[in-house]
Amino acid sequence: MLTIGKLSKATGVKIPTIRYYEQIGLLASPVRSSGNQRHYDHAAQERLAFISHARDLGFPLDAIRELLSLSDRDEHACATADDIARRQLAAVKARIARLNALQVELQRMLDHCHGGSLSDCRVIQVLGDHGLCRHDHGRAA
Amino acid sequence: MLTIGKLSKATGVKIPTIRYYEQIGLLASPVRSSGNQRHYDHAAQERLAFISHARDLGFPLDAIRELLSLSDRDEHACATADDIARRQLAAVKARIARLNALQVELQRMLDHCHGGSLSDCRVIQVLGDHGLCRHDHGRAA
DNA sequence: CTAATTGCTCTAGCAACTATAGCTTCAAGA
DNA sequence: TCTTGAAGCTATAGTTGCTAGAGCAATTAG
Repeated sequence: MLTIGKLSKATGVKIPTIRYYEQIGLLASPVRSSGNQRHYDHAAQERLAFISHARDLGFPLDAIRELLSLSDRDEHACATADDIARRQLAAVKARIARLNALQVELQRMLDHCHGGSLSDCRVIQVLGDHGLCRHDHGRAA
Repeated sequence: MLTIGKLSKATGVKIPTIRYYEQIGLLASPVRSSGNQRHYDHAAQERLAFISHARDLGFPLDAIRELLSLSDRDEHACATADDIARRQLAAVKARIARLNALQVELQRMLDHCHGGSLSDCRVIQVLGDHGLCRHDHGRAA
């Protein structure tokens, strides 16, 4: 049995975050000691590790909630999990594409900045006039 | 002079967002009509376009506030703007690197998922055990 | 036994908006 | 001129995923 502090150290999830997960129903309320302190078993630690790992991979809490609920009904669970992961991968890919476009734009902007006063500043100019951009970074994605 | 709706259409910034920018002091309070409606001039439109464009490039509102305030004192403004943009570029690069690692991990997870029941599901397995990952996607960056 | 540490609950705050409710004003047609 | 529908107004609350702080109670090490 672990206290919340031990659990936090074991999983790398901060204490308020663990309590937050309990609050939103992602983690079951654990048993309490006589002095009202939370005590966690091994299953809770595994579940929290799962959550933490999925969060690291960028899964939103709702997706994680769904993944966890799959444990109940085993039928076609893998296909569903696969689908959730696939969507997450698509979202990551889209973000990468968008960030790559932004990176190019920012670099281009910086390459033409050579100090001087504000009126000559390429950074300010580019930000003020979308027409100076090579890409359609906004609006899409 | 533009109403808020026209300004919204002209810049692509949603009406509540425009009011929000005014509320947080990023956009000056415009003149009001006799019936208390906002009316914007061309300068306001340019300022909003600047904000919108910088947001598209991922600049946080605080950085934009700083960029806008540079207009006041012209001295060394470009160097400051350059610095802000440079930081933004570094942040974008870091996010790309992290997302690339996540993408690889998610793809690897999906490549080994072949349907079946939950107990065989690679997606669930990988999420449950960080040791199955090739990269240290979490904790860093 | 006492002091330091850890734990508890509750509230508020962060970014950057978005949505809702309930109202007023404006513009155009009959 | 009246009316109707669109557009505008304020104010509050919700979103996501936490984090920080206040003010206590419980536990543990020396």
